[in-house]
Amino acid sequence: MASRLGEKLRELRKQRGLTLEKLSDMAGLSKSYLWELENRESQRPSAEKLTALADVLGVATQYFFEEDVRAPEERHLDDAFFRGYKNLEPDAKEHLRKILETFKKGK
Amino acid sequence: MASRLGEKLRELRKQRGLTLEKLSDMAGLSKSYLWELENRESQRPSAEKLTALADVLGVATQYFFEEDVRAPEERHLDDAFFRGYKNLEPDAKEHLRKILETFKKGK
DNA sequence: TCAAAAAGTTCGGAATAGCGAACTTTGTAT
DNA sequence: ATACAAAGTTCGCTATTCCGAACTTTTTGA
Repeated sequence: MASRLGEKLRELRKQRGLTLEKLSDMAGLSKSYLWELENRESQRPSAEKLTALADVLGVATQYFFEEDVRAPEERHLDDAFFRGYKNLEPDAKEHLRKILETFKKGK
Repeated sequence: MASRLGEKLRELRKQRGLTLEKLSDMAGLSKSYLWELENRESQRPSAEKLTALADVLGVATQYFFEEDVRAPEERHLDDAFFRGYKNLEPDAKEHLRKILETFKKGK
């Protein structure tokens, strides 16, 4: 049985229509090792390799670690939102934070 | 000369008033290795160790890799905001996204 | 149908992550 | 000044990452 990380990697790779060799070339690691990451249990890849993969796959490094219940599409929307948010002026951020608080209360 | 990662680790540890031993205990790695991470060039720690450190230091894992212009406090605020946002109902998220767009236009 | 190409998988070994224990330096109190 | 504790540093070793090359399976297309 594949590990959680392995499943995520494979899912992303397939989504992008990449082979082991292509992705491993892009990310700068060997395809044999990429295969091990996808299929072998209990790998502890270096942060370096993982970020390289996250970069070329276009996801946040965090993604490989979180136990995230959000569906991929929702996650994508969320990440885009956060990227936009980060570039705002501090005042605008503050404004959004206030609004978030009112939404939280309403649960 | 210490690596960028080393400097960040040491800075965060000092800010929290922690010794090598305390932090290494909290994060579940040896103090000798933590010392190497802070002081030796070209370490390639596993993502596992790095996230453990990020967790107990209260920063996002990303922080150790990005060349991020945001100050740590601002980043912390932002991350907290994003964590809150992610737990909202889809409708509420949609609302916030709309607002974000208007802010972006106003730049 | 079957050969060649492409994709996936296995494996041995070099390089190094990461540890425990010993050692050195720095801080503190008398 | 000196001893004791606490913090930092070094070192040798084991376990694991990560690679290249060979091998097997799947896909393609004539």
